[in-house]
Amino acid sequence: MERYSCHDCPTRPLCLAAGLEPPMLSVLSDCILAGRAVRRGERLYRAGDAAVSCFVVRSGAFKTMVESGDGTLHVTGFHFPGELLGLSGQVDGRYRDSAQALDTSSACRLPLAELPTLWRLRGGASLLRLVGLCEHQGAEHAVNLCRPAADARVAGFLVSLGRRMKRLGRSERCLPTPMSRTDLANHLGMTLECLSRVLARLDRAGVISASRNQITCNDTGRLAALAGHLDH
Amino acid sequence: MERYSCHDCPTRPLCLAAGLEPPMLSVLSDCILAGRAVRRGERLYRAGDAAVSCFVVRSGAFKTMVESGDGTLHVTGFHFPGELLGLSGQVDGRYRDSAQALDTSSACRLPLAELPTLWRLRGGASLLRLVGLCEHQGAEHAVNLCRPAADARVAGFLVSLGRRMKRLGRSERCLPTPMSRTDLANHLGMTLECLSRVLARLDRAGVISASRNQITCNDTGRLAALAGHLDH
DNA sequence: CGACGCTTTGATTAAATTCAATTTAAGTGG
DNA sequence: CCACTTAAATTGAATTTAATCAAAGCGTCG
Repeated sequence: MERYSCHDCPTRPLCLAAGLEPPMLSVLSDCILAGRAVRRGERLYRAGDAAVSCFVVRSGAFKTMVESGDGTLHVTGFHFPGELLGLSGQVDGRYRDSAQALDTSSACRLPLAELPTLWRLRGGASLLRLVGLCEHQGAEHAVNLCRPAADARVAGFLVSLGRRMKRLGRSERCLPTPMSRTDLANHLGMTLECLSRVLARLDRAGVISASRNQITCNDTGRLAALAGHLDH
Repeated sequence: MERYSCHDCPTRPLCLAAGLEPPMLSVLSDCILAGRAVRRGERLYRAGDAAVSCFVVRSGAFKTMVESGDGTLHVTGFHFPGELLGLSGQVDGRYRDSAQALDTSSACRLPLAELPTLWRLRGGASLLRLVGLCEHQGAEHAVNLCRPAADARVAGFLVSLGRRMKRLGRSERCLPTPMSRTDLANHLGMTLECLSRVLARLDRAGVISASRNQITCNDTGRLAALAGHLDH
């Protein structure tokens, strides 16, 4: 586990470092431990591990999943740079979910022991914003899952993903899908056959262009209309 | 807005006061503002309001909801004593959801300005636990919503609600349902007709006894089997 | 008592799941 | 580099389920 500086981090404006000046930035850097690169399929943490840290994605992408009592696996989320991971361990000190890399990825480790220091950086605002974002995404997803039509759920997910890409300074039309169709369908509460049909339908209608690792949005207007419900 | 003491609070062991001794308890009491009783239908806060506080439910019950772009209303959660409310305001300083009382209820106000003090009480552990619980419930609900069968979603909700009652020291079989069927169906991603049929089915099968404001669980085993997926 | 909102029940329609087969892509080793 | 093997994704047909449309009970409150 090597020390790592926040000064040259590409996701700096999205992370706890947002708005920090060099002296405070060094304080932050001293709290954070850079994780080594995590290869595709490797796990950042596992359900049941002692939750001693939270994580912020630095590059690549992760999926989080929970295993149910009956052995069923459920994909709870996909996580891109600047997003918080590992909050699930705060109830009883053990992670409830597992985080697996979808590509070669990396994440910064925020030891819980350093939280008070991180808190002081900007009066807790940065930390709260990150937690709030995490909670907001979960809530938005829950609303999306309540849509009865599969098309609406897929469209909602794509619109939401587009916003996250925009936040990263990338095009909101160019949506990376490093996850498998099976994972995505699972996350959206439908079978992979159903997801495949929806994507084919939207593709045929000219709304998107779907390929294995990327979905391009050709008509954001119609996609938003299909999603309908997402705020602003 | 009156001052209120934590010493004689019934939900004290579930709140930030958990494990605090009298001297520290007074520090906590000084941070917290007791909300006046909120009558059925009144709102604790509204979407768009400046988010200057979080809340912990003290008595009664609340529902939270978001209004979508197309005017659709979605019920994001139901909240019982000891549960955190109002975290949605942490991204941009304004609440994204509204909280409405389902019965005559009350909630303690945690001004954000006091969070650093609250944090110091027990090294942030109590606060993190409350946030973690909030996030955990959201995640559990999202998993539940992904079940294709309506019966499984209803059963999952009831099992989860039973656990929350148990946490309050009440029977896990006796489930209060102060919300309307419409609200519950909305929350569970189904039509009210569908919910009504599911409840009737479970009632006929002897698994539950459903009445307007309360659902009694007669067979926790079969209910858990229907829910299937919830961890432990 | 009667009006109103909420809930339940019934019949029909539409949609997603399931089961099954095919196509495409990816990874392996000669 | 190409053939081979295996996994992933798509497409098709039948079945099941929930949504929709419509009507009838309940319970509450003026």
